[in-house]
Amino acid sequence: MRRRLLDIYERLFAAYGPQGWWPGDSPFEVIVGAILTQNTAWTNVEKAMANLRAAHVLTPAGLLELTAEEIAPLIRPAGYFNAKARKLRAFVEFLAQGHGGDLNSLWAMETAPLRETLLGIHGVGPETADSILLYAAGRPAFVVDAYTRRVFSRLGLVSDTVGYRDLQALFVEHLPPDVPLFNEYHALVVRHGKECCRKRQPTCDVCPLRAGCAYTPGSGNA
DNA sequence: GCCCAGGTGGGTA
DNA sequence: TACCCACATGGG
Repeated sequence: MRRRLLDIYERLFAAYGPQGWWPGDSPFEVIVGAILTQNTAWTNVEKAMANLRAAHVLTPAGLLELTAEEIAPLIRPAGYFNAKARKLRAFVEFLAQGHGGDLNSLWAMETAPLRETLLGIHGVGPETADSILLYAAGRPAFVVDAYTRRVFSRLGLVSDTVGYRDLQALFVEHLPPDVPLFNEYHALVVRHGKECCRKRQPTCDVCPLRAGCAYTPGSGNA
């Protein structure tokens, strides 16, 4: 399985090249982006991030000065703006109260308890927590998402109803805990999901994974 | 007009 | 525990 997963990685890298994730200028911006991109296209997130930056509140202290009601209109383009405004507030409140508003204090934690701590924050679920661990904290946490589930279920490696932890285990149990590898692998899977392995992809003819992809249109294995 | 997008939390059986 | 649903804008 290790060889299979690395082969898939190599094919995706050959097809798409390095993806340069995460698109964020600082660890805090990565965290904000991770919350704003929940079930949302990244292009919409960029607009919301630009609004926060223009308002000079794309910092822990900056967001802490605003109420959720004040944050909401700034992040409107990202969708679910009322819910996400509360999530951003929850994160900066947690950071202020538990870590003096300093991410470096948070990063002092070991990875496992850090993940549990992140999961305890309103609005941070498993994917967001792992995205923060990998792309903001530089920990070897493998991030899986809807694209990962679709791509790897079509390859026949997991069920299309596989849960987060079981899907993540496929990678964690067979790959070395290598941060640059985990970073690029997840980014490439997302890129592949957008380019080729879409929900209603009519054929897999141009798929760089086609030799190992069991997907056929209408077969119910989407 | 319809489908989709780098999920999560809360309510109900 | 396991579903089901609300949350919402913008691009193809």
